[in-house]
Amino acid sequence: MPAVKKDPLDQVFMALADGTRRQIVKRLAQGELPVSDIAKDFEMSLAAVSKHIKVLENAKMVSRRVEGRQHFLSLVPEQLADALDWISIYRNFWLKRMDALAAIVETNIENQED
Amino acid sequence: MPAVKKDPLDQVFMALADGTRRQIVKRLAQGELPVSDIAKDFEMSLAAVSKHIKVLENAKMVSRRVEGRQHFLSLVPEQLADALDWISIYRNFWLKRMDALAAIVETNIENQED
DNA sequence: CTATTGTTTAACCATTTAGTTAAATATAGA
DNA sequence: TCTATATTTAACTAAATGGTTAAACAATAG
Repeated sequence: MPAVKKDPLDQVFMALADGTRRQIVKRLAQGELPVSDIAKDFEMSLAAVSKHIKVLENAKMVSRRVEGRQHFLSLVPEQLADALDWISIYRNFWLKRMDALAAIVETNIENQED
Repeated sequence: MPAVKKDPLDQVFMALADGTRRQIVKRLAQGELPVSDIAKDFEMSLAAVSKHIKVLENAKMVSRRVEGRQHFLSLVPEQLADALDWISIYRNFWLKRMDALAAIVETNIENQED
């Protein structure tokens, strides 16, 4: 167990910082799936996939429903929404920047001779 | 240097998976700042802050303008926008889920006796 | 030239991450 | 019960992360 509690956003962004885990999220967005179905998509061992799933669970992005020997995973939207919210705060910032850039580009095009 | 090139999204999400770096992003959203100004907000050494900045630069989220001995940092919007885009793909997914949840809650409230 | 300021780089260390293989656990089927 | 299936856990390893202090570098000031 971790000595100190991590910020939930730390965990969500960390979970997303890995292509394998992003692919898992992608697949789970289509609907619930058992571990083995997810593992089929990857070349690594089942144990490795199992660990990736655990990371997503710890970040509260995925939940598990055990039915017999199969563990069905599903996406939990809340934490992802929080991550989106965090980034969204900077939307205005970059929209302004991009508009400014677009304006510069357009001005230059207008002033071109051919 | 890294042996293999990392997926840019890996780097952006990894950069965001640290509270210190998120605070740096927050401050830079207000405008350009020299390294020392940023470092003032944190209890860690300047060298540590310098490393965090390097992580943000490697992720192409921050750019540097050297003027004399001061290095001014600014936010670069594109990569953050890409991260937002990635998460946004799942917006419909969770909106649907949340609506469903809201509907259930409302139904239960309607059926309550007091 | 020398000292001071702003910043990075180097060397080091503890912890975490991402993978491995092998063993353990739990359920289902013959 | 014995065996196969679904999955986790343990033990290990290599590499990355996040911090430290000390040294190096660059630019300005006296």
